[in-house]
Amino acid sequence: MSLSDDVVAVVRVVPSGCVVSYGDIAELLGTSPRVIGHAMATLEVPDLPWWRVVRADGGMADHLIDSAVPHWLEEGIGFADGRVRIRRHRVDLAALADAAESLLGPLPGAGDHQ
DNA sequence: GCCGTGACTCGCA
DNA sequence: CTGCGAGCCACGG
Repeated sequence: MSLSDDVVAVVRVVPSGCVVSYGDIAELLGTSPRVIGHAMATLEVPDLPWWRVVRADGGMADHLIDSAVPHWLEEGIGFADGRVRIRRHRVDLAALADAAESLLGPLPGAGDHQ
């Protein structure tokens, strides 16, 4: 198990038609956004809905937009000018944390205070 | 064990 | 709105 595996688990619990930012996932896992990016770039997970993970501004790496757009259309995720309307489709962070905790156990950045 | 890389983020001009 | 710079951390070589 690696942090990357946790990233996969979190991405998997993002509902269809919703998106989440790298920073959000990073916060749930108690790490930095770069780690999420590195994990996503490195891991090979065929069934991973990676297009639901976007940058904080709703944009995404240029070489991926072309592949992501069809998925956004398929899931009804609104976007314009290569950027999804993240403000509209961003999944609730608390709900995401709750779902992730069910699979991974207590998360560093989740409801567990202290 | 050090170094570079990466699908990032934020602040400032 | 755009662009630049620095911070950030895990992983492979």
